[in-house]
Amino acid sequence: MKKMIREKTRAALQVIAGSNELPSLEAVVVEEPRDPSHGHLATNAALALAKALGHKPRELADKIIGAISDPEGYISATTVAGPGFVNFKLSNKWWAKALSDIIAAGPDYGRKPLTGRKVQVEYVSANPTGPLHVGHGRGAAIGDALARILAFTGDEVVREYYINDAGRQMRILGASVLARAKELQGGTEEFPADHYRGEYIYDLAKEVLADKTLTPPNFWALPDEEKIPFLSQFAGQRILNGIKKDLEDFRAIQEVFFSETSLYEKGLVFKALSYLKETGRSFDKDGALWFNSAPLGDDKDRVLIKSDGEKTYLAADIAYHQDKFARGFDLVVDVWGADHHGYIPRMKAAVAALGYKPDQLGVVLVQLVSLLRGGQLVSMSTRAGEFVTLREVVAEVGVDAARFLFLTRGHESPLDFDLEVAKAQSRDNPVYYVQYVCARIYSLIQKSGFEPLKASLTKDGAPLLVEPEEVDLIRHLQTFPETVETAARRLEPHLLTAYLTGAARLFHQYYGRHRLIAEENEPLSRARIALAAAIRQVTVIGLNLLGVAAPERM
RNA sequence: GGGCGAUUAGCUCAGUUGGAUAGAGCGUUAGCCUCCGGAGCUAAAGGCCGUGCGUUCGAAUCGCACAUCGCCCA
Repeated sequence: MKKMIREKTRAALQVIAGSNELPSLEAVVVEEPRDPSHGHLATNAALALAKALGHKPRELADKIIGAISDPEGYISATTVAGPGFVNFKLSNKWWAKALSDIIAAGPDYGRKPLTGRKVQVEYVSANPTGPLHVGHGRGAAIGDALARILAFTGDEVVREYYINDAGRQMRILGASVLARAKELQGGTEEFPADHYRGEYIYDLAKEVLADKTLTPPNFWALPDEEKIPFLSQFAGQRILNGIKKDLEDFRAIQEVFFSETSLYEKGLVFKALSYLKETGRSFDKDGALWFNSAPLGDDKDRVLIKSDGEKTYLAADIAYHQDKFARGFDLVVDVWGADHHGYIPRMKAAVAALGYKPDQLGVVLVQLVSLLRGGQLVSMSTRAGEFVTLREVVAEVGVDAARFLFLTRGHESPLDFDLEVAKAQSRDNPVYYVQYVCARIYSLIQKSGFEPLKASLTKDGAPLLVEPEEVDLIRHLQTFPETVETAARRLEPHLLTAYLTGAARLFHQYYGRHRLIAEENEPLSRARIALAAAIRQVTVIGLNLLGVAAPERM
């Protein structure tokens, strides 16, 4: 739509300029005016180019209108308005053609050809020290939807989960299980304050106590320091299996689970540190090894190996990212919790130090989720071990509602997630509002008995869909590819939930004002059912990109 | 103390290359079931886009200060 007008405007400007070279069209935009009375599209060409072409804006606008060529009859009116905007009204013939194109594209409407770009989306990546909670669910919904959107716009996408299984948290996990095991055996030691207190630790302790195959047979007689590494591994493995199941049930499939420990086992941390040393990006100071990140945009330099010889998380993360890029990804997207925002400059610096462009690392920061029930905050304290798990939330509201609601806000905005709203089967709940479009249209098509794909949208060359609501709907459907593309470029899947909610509103309004199946006028009914089918088609594509079901009946 | 982000209707928030009279949902108020699915629709009320200055034909959008809130770092 915009493309058509852009080309016609450009051609008109060329006519005006004659044999002279056209000035830069960079500042010229074609857009949809907010006020519908201004027409369907408007361009600021006359405002932007008045100076360069030596005309007053309004005079230039008149000249542009005079020079527009439209043999196809796609434009029904052109006007000059305000300081020199040129407004275009498109003809019903254009809208009929646009709708046919959308229907013809079918389930691939909005899909882009393969770009050849390889993209990795890493998301959730929670420490395997406890079950996933609601916040992880938001990260999962965003990461998974992003992966789907990027694949749809032509990238080759791999989804990955990074398992932080090497650090202090894992030792604490093992120690927590040990402490609970002792307790279950009648011990009276106080449970350490900084250990994991969740109920699941008891379950793990019981499981390991009941395990008769532990080696050596006198396992429980070993000193604590020898028991803890085993218990860490034992608990971590089981918790990770639970996480995998949670993600799978949430339809957030990860293709690769990458272990931090494996970085050390494969010598990748050593390799990365050697690389930094050879390229002069690291130095020794105060008995520690430092990454010289400040010249690369970080606030200050960062420690890689502490004076006690222990390597930092950053050292492992640099090795991990070096490995990611070595695997051939052109773009690496990390979905992180918002508390990691201070981490971005040093990772960008690391990417630069490794010889890649900082832009090749895209970081999506996901803000906090506040869980509410009927407007009241549900307390979530990890320290007390009482948090609401993703599994519990999904069991209560369902995968569709949870995923959709996690994607209703920009990822950088904190999100209030109200369990009562998520369960509501009414307009309050945007997921039902959108899904209802699919069910309602499916039912309409069944009832009509038409084959919408075969409907003709014109009769004797005259378009049948001429109501303002119909034009608004087609116009909205036309912007779908652009919306998907923007969501992909900006890594913002929430643009799609907003789009779908808008489409649903337009459809429900249309349905309320016009009968789609008008018995006395079959060609019109066929055209309207075809429009409805196109709306359903686009809604289904959109919901698929969000990983939300598009039901035929509800 | 330094850094990052936020501030738009009573509430929750959209609003990106700067564009004409700033949008939506919820809530409030008043309506719509002889009618294709009422999980819906129609309409009303509701705003100094945190404050001030600047940039220009033109600012919620860009810049600089300030205020308040949140997060990160020391």
